[in-house]
Amino acid sequence: MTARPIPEATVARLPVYLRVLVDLAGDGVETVSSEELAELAGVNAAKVRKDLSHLGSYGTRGVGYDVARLRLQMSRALGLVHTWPVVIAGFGNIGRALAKHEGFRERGFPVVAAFDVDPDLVGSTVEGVPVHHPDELTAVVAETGAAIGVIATPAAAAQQAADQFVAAGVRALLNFAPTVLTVPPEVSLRAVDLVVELQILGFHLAQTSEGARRGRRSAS
Amino acid sequence: MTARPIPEATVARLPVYLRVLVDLAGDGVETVSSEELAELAGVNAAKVRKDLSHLGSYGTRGVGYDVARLRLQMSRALGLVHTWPVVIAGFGNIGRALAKHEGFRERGFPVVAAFDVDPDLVGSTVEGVPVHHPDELTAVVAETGAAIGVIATPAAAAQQAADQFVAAGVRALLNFAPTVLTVPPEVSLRAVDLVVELQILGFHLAQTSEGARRGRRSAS
DNA sequence: TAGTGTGAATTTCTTCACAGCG
DNA sequence: CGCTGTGAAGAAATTCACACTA
Repeated sequence: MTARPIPEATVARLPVYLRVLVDLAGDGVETVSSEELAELAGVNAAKVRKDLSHLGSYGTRGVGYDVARLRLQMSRALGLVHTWPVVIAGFGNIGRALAKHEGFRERGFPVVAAFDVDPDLVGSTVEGVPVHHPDELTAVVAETGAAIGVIATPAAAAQQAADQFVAAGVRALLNFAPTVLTVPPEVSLRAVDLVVELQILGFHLAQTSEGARRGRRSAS
Repeated sequence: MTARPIPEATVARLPVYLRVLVDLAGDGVETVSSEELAELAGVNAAKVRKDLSHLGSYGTRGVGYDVARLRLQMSRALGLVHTWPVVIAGFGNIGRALAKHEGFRERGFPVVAAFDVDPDLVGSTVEGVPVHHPDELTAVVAETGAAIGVIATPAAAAQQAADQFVAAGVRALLNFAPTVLTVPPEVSLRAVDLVVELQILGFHLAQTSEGARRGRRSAS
């Protein structure tokens, strides 16, 4: 009776655990404790155990977790038994960098096509990735069986790209454009906004330098 | 008596509100309600009001928020009264894409230098960004007054880059390398891992296609 | 005995709902 | 009257602490 709903916070950490497990397996390690795994994943041991318990009971009391077994279960949970073809909308600096990025293919996310409005790019092939005009998006998604759409267009074009992906049946989107997208609830959407990340860091810089200038907080 | 500790969850949303406010100001809008702002930022109105209340009382009951005033307060909270110079360690696909990215300079985060071990790159200047050898990191950080370090090296070199940045006095890091970094508590660290993002999407794809295959969950 | 798995306590975040002000 | 600002309720995530077992 595996009552499934794995918490989102846990889901977001599973890929990190998986990466650590792959590294450990590569080093020939056969067993890890929650403590060791926590150290390597940058979290605490209680969280590791709680997270892993959502996948089932794959540990052995007094011993730890079998690396190979846990890795397999984790891969399965993350859907990595499949390969998920990725298509990229917008072939500017970021889109191109992603297309060239080897890590994606290696980890089961081959970039199979890209789209751009630039006539100089359309029809060309960059690092094995063919660049199409956005008009062909629906057809190319169908042909390639693309599962994930990456949006790397300018902000002004991002919602339209998202709409096209959704209309073409893509149910997972990764948005790099600096704008909020609206998609139907059955579509998974994640956003990576580089300027937002820098501004969050800026907030902390401002806080601490302000604190330094003005003196420490009052002790309670 | 402004008891400051703004919740992290709120801090992460402030940049999104700011972007919306800048857009609104550009459109000549002078006032927004929490409802409108919520719609544009992709959250709900109660959250907007609670978030903004942490900055102070900058709204007018019955009317809404003054766009210009709120924008100013938000910029101040995010430390955007300063410009924060950025340096990039690792000048591969991602590092280069970041260096070329116009949005950073425009929004107060000029990329002032990059580092790479590749002898063909060292000494060159790409899009106005000089590329140095990592040995010069401390000196260049001091000269440029860099406030934020971006790590775009291979995973194996990332911790060393982080250590060098920290030793040079950089107190904010943005890590793109697929590995967990350890830094002292006074250093702010954020991580962007593209493969992790794809794997999270993969999880949801696996869930929903599994659900579709196996039928709906039991009600109750 | 060492370390998992998990209820319970705690903290953090979100949402509700409404008093109060312009 | 309309909308903010906020206590209070609720939900989610984290952490504690320990019974249990390989």
